[in-house]
Amino acid sequence: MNFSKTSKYALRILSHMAKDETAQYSAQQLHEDINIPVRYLRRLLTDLSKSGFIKSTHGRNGGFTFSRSASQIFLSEIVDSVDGFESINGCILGYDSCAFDYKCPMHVIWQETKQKVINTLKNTSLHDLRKNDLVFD
Amino acid sequence: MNFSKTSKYALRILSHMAKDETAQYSAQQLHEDINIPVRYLRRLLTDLSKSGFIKSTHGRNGGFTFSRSASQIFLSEIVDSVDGFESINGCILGYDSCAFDYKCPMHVIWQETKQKVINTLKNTSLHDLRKNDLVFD
DNA sequence: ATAAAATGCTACTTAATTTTAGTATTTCTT
DNA sequence: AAGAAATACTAAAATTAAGTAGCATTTTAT
Repeated sequence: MNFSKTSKYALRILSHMAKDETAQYSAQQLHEDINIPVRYLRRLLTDLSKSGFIKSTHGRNGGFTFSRSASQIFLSEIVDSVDGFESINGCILGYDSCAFDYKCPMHVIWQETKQKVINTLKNTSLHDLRKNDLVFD
Repeated sequence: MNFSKTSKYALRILSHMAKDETAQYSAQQLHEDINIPVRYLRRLLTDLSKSGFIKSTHGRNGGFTFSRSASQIFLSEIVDSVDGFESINGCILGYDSCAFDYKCPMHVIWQETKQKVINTLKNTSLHDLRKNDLVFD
């Protein structure tokens, strides 16, 4: 169970962008909106472009827009693309063999909880988040 | 949502010790049993002693034993003592203000899932794990 | 007594993650 | 054509996390 800071950033970026799904955002603008160091943010935006969530347009009035509908981007995909799905799905005690051997003492107990996490991430799209974004500024 | 490697180690150590709850384990022995670098393991064991989960006896036949019953040590306490409870309970997007302002877009959606994780950790003792430790060696 | 086998303390080193910097390229505006 | 405002690429610096080393101390066995 492990979300890196970078994953959190990615989720923050994209969930923010989802508020106005068709708008174009520049790195500078996003930096002012959410609180992520601007140079690192830029790198992440490039990564998210490469991963196919957003696309960039270059040049003066450039920026980033979604490359597919926010209702079709699920949180699990985002975490997967940054940290890898193993970060969520892997053994909670860090044993490599656990997944196929069911060896670890926490395997049975953790299974259901883990599944709940995975399901939430798999079933929640960026569009779904927007509905719940009541008072964020 | 963030379990550090060190937290995983701590869980591994203690869940392994819980298999024979009254036994005494040396760092060397534990190192051979579970796969954690021996010097780091020793440091963690000292930390876990200070946190009150186990107690150490010095000298030649020394080692570590539980300082309270494994049925009274809950996984949440272990994670809390190593990474801090915030690592589990904190905002999934990393916003500081989320907890009291309910500001973050994922707050509502994540709430229930997070609670499931917390409940599992809070309700599972090291003794409970033992029951589920079917084939681990 | 002395050596062996254990923990405890403190500092150091390495590795991974996060952040910053510099420079190139693209595109629009004027 | 030139400058402004954007992204892209690569390298480096800073920070944090993980792992290692040395030496001191404690206890037991011989």
